[in-house]
Amino acid sequence: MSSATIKDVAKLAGVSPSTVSRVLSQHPKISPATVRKVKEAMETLGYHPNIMAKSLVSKSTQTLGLVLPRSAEELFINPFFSEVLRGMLAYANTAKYDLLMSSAHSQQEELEAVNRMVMGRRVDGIILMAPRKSDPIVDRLREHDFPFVLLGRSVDYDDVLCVNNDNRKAAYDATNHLIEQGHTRIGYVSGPPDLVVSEDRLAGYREALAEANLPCNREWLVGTEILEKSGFHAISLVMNLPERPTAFVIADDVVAFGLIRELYQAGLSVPQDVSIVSFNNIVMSELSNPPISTIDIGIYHLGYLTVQQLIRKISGEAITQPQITVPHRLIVRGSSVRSHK
Amino acid sequence: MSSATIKDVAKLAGVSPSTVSRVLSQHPKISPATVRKVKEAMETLGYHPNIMAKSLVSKSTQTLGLVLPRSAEELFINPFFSEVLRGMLAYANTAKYDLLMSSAHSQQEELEAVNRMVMGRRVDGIILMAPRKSDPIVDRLREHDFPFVLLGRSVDYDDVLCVNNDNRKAAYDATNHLIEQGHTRIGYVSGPPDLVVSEDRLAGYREALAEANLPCNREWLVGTEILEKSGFHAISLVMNLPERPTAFVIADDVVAFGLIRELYQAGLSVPQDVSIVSFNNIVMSELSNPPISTIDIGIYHLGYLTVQQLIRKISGEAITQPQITVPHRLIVRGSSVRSHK
DNA sequence: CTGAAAGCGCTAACAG
DNA sequence: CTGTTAGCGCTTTCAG
Repeated sequence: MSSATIKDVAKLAGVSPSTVSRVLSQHPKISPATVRKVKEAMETLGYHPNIMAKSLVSKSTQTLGLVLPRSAEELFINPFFSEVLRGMLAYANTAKYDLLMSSAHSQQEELEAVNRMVMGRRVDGIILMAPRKSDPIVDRLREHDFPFVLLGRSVDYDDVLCVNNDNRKAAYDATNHLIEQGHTRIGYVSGPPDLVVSEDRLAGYREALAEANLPCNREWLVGTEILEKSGFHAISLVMNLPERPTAFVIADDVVAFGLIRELYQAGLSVPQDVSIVSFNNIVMSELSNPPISTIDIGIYHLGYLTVQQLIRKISGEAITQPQITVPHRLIVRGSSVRSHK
Repeated sequence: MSSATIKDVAKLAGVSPSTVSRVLSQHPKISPATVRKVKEAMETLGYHPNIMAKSLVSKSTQTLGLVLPRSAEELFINPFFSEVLRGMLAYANTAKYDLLMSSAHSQQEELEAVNRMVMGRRVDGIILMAPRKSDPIVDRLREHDFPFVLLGRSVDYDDVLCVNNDNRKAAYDATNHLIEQGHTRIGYVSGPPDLVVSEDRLAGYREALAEANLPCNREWLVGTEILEKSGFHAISLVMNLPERPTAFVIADDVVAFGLIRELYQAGLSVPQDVSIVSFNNIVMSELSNPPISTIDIGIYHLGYLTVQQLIRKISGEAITQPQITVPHRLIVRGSSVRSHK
């Protein structure tokens, strides 16, 4: 049962263990004859290198750590996560890296998880998702000079690797689209408050309004509690204002789904009564009724590039551009254009 | 930089390495005094055990492998995956296990991934998702007597661990709900054809119809191509039949979203013209317009129990019940009940 | 209760 | 081109 070791292979092939090790690591100066002999022996023994032993000496694990934020609950609900993970795995796979995931329910656990992974030399690098305004883990990793990359941007340092969208510009574009459609009263439904991305998007929204000399009524700003399953519906408050918005920029497709439903229940339909543009372009936003206009932020690409950057860093490649911005584009669908029937 | 080893701690604490190791593994017979000394030393040195070294000798990695099926692309689009992963991580976390993910694009890569993980002694057990009719990996793992668990059921063996729903019964219940609402012409939209779950659900649908002496028209069976973004819309074919269905059982919530949209574009509305019941109860099914009636299969729970079973197996606990069935329940929402306005 | 010694499976100089 | 010799950092008998 217990698999064959490098010694067994060496014995069978009639060579020394180091020779076997050499063919394993494709060492250049090995005679083709021995290579064949050794490979045969490996074959017949069904040999597979013990990765633990290997990485104990080589100090490399070919593994990347993904620590899920303490808001994992929220995050997971969102198809954004699976899509970004898909991108990460895709690149990791091509580079022969695996992903080690660990979730944490508290700040405490989060730190412990990072410690286990980093100090335990279990991973070669760490991916941090959705950074908060000032993340102690970032500080920590930075001090230790351990390779890591941020999916999002760092507000504190500009030398840390990160992959991000221009969220300010994206929100600006989304808002402008609504303005171009003739809307003058445009509301905003925000995402989780302490996330950097939420702030950036809100800023872009404000900027677009200011530039167009449009009012930015505080009463038109809605928190994410709109998705809450409780009886309280924040949106009806907004829609019952004397001067109610005719359009909304929404920080997340999933929230847009909820909003459309809420509006519908309040007797308002999209886009006839209210236009909507949101963010992410998750697959289902196209399947919504009406289909949701949204900013495609290239989720898959975000994940892909995040891992690419990290692996570059690990391999010691020179990184010309620590901060990568994935381009976004507006996808106009039914939720923001009145049909001309 | 390079972290402290057990030796450094030993030196600082004035004991031998083995003693340090013993306090690490909570060995019973250690004097409280030395325990304190050692712990202090660990503290001041910022010591963290090297997991690779540890597992090299202990032959345990505290890691579970998750090999993503080659249809990962499809799978990932579906929020089902993130929810099940959430459940897996939740239990893994409590048991101090991490999850190692690896994706594969081909059958070949899939096997390689399993090999790397299993033979490389990188994981203590493997989770297999969405098994196909006869999966060579299952055979392999079974022969090697390596701990693994199936999320789904095995058609070939009944001694392998698996966690599943009673999908036949679930589809039966869904169909019956429609029958109770007075429908007599009920169609079915299926999932990926070669998956065991797809088959089970189709069987349950057929059974319910048969029992109620209702026709099971072949023309009312739609493949998943309905979600295809191409111009071709399978559903219009069905809805243009002289005897068209007044209700559909749909194998997956995401597909239901697409269907509702298609129907809407064809001028038909849900539930007025067509009633719908689907499967999974992903979070967004409640946010749909109309909200989707669906069978809650306890996705989170599935993931949670899958990992629990696997860890039990790994720990050598006696497993009284190799096959676990997670209960399902019908959630009736707007898509299957005409409102009485 | 604690230390010394051996070794998990692999790699990496250093000699041939 | 290949074998020998030392470890990587930790656990685990076996003696005290």
